[in-house]
Amino acid sequence: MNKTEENNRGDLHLFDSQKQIDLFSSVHPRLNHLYFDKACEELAKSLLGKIFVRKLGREILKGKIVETECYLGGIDKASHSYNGRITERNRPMYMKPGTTYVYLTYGMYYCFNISSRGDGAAVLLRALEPITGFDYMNEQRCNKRKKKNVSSDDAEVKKSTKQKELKVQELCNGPAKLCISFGIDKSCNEKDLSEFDSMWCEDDSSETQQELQIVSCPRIGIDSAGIEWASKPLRFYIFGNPFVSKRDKVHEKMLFDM
DNA sequence: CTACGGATGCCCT
DNA sequence: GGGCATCCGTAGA
Repeated sequence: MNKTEENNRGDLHLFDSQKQIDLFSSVHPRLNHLYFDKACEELAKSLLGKIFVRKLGREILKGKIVETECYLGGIDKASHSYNGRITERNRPMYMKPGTTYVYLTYGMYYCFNISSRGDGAAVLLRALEPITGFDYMNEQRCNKRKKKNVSSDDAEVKKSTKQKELKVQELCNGPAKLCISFGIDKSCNEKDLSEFDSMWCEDDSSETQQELQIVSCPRIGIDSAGIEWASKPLRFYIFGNPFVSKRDKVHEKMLFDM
């Protein structure tokens, strides 16, 4: 773990110039819009192991997608698009495959989704394994937390600036945390991931040899949708990956009891 | 390790 | 006005 972290931190300077960024992108081409044009569940699983890339000015951020949830649309009581509901907010769920859907929840956190078939279904990104841009991500996360401490007491300020080092595992292990780390807000909403300049998905060529073991389990934070839909195994994550937001040991066992 | 309450503002009925 | 596809700090086992 530490080894890869060091390597990745070291990689940062390689991407300083635009030419090198383009060169890298041509080696790992972005996923085109046809890639996203598949059933929600299939898309949610196939996105695991893919590289999510964010370009912010000269800053390049990368993370491997390690946890997703799918929201099926019309029939899914936990989905914003349940019963075919169309509102100003959930409009991107009905747009072209690969369209981003960013919304605010609990008044202060963003969640990031990708539409699948344009029928109201979408995939929520729940956790990323940071690959490039640790320092930037850490800064974003710490700044957000600092704002929570309203007190302007000198001792408090010193205290909060001092403990300015989150574990890499804590940077993107949650749907809102990854949005903070990757600077995702409303300005990223309704974008086509096959064309958007500052955000896209890539294949991970370094991992082609490994077959991923995928855990399927119930989604998180949707109990109010009722037991039937809350219990359906529509959350997916890479087994054994330490950057997942929350393990489900019961369903991990089922992987091997087949 | 789990449990719980507060933060905080938009969305939808 | 009620309810969040969440996170964080604190308390207790």
